[in-house]
Order: sequence, then C-alpha cells, then structure tokens
Amino acid sequence: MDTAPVDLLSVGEVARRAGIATSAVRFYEDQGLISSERTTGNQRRYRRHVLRRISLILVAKRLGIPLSEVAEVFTGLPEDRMPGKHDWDRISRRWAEQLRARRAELERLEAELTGCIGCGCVSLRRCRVLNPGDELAAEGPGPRRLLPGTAGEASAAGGAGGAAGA
Amino acid sequence: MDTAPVDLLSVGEVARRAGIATSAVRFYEDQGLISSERTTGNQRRYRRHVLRRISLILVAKRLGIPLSEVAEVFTGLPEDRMPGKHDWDRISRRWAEQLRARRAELERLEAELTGCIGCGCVSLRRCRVLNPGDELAAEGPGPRRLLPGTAGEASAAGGAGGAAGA
DNA sequence: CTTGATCTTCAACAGGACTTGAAGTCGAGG
DNA sequence: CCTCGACTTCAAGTCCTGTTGAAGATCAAG
Repeated sequence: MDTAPVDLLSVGEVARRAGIATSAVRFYEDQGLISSERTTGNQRRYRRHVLRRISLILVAKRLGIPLSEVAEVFTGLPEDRMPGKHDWDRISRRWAEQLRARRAELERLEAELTGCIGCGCVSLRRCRVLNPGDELAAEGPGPRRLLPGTAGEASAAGGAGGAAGA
Repeated sequence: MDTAPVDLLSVGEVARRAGIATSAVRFYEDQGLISSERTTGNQRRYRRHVLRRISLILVAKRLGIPLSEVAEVFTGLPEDRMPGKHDWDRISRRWAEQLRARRAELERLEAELTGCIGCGCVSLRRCRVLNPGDELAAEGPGPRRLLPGTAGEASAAGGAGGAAGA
C-alpha cells in the first residue's frame, strides 16, 4: 500500500513531527529501531510509519522501559507496514505488566518506609529498614537483606521517575 | 562525646561492615556524603557513625533516590554525632513522599496503558497514549502532551530505567 | 627488618540515551 | 551560480554510580 513516493520524510521532518531532536532520530536508526532509505545524495528518507514506531519508543521512554526492550518487541513487527492494533495490543499488555511489577515494588518499599516512620525503632537500632550493620555486622555483609538480588536495578529511575530532565 | 580513639575504622573495615566495596566508601567520601580523618600515614580513619550514614545512603539507593538528594538531606545533619530519631523521621518522611509521587505517576501510566488495551482506539489514530503526532502534528511538536513539562528529564537514568534492570 | 595485606591517588571504563561539535555535502530558492 | 539551511559522518561529551587497574606507600605481624 505504499503508493506515492511523496510520503517520504527527511530526518528533520520526522524529528519535528515526532517532537524530538534530529540526533535522536538518527540515534534510533543506529540502534535499529527505525529504518530509512537514502536519496541519491545519501540523505535519509523515512516512510510515514516510522512516526508510529517513534511514538511507541516515546511511550516506552515515559514508562521507563529501556530501548533494548523496545528493540525486542519491535522484532515482531513487520518492517514494511504500519504496526496494527494487534501489535499494539501485544506490546501494551507486555509493558503494562512490567509497569505493574515496578509499581508493586515501589509499594512495598513505600509501605516499609512509612511503616518505619511511626514504628518502634526508636533508637534506630535493629530497624528493618535502616539495619545499621554495626551491631548486626556479624550476620554477614551489609544491609542488602531487603532487596535480594536485584539491587543494581533501581538506579536512576531518574529518568524514569520521569523526573528529571535532560 | 567522642571519647575513645579506638572507635576509628579503616576504609576496609567500614566497607566490610557496611557490606559495600572500599571503592564505594571512597566514592561516597569524594561526594562529600561521609568524612574521615587521616592517620600520619595518610590513611583514612572513619568514626562509627559513618556506618549509619552509609545505611541511609543504601536505603536511598534501594528507593531509587539519587545521591544528590541524599547529599541534600545530609546537609541538615550534624557532622560530629550520630543522626538521631528526629533526623531519620524527617528524612524518611521526605523520601516516603517522593516514593508516593513516583508510585502515583506509575499508576497513572498504568491506568492509561491498560485502559488503552481494551479501549476504542481501534485504528490507533487519535489514541491518547500513542498520539501519533502525524495527523495531529499541527498542534505543535510531538507526543509530549501527557507529561507536561518534564518530558526531557528522563534522560538517562540509566539506572532509571529503574526498572528494568541493569 | 621483611613480608604481605591493606592502604593511597588518579585515570579510565561501563552502560543507557542521547547531545554536541567539527568538517564537509546536498537541495531549493533567487 | 550562489547561498543558506538542512543534511552527512564520526568522535567525543554528558549524567550517574560506581568499579577496575596501575604504581606506589603504609601498617601490623613475625
């Protein structure tokens, strides 16, 4: 169904329509998330449907989902046509689940922390959350008891948190 | 109140008790989150209360709170004594609030996304979440309508992905 | 005093998602 | 044809939280 060659967009056009920088568009292409054809002069020309892909990328970004994951779900997408409702269904379900898990984790931490505010750990000793590791040091290394293996992950959220800004 | 000089810990000791790497201890000191005295031979010697500070840092880390924020709350802490219950109260309340906000944001996204799964955006056009920015491009740059001002922030957060895991 | 463990500093790397800059090319209007 | 803005590539920088390595000093025990 691609009929008119008119539908080809330059990188600047795509960037403008998607509301991102041209550098980002090129970056996404480098990452294999979108693709383009070239003019005789070696300039990129995108088909319209890259805009939908970029929308998906931006949704993922807001959700705090890494590009690698986006790349993964994109492998199931047809390269030559618009992703359809079925595709979006599949992807949104998958991401909603990830979101749910992340929220649950946050809820757990929140409960722990607020529980601790009013709790009995008056002297701060043996508090579950604080877990000084001083008197308790003998039990083995450090206060990681609450987040078993995944400690590394949370990291910045910053982004995700959506908070901070570039 | 500091009586015995016996209470001075080397970097290795602190690391072991806190359950982190010595490099991390030095890093925290570089960042001004903890402090030390030096022996005549220029080696670090920490007072016991740095362990509590490190505990706070680790809690923050689990919460996905950046070190810069930790540094901020630390400015209100006395340098020469153990942080007390009052301090911990203040800090935990503050962090709990941030957590709450983060969770709320996630819930909002989740609702949006799951709402979208079963919703009427059959053709994916004019979907709130997807918001192609194609037909709608005229309204100004891009699909950032849902995250009013902060869109740029997410940036790397490598960690941020927060979620996803390192 | 010697040995070996621990310590010192400083620089560089990791990785995620981009941005910025340099140096040069293309395309469209006049 | 000229010019200017938009485009090209590639390298390097940014932010964050550390880790790793190199080269050398110090500490505690024997």
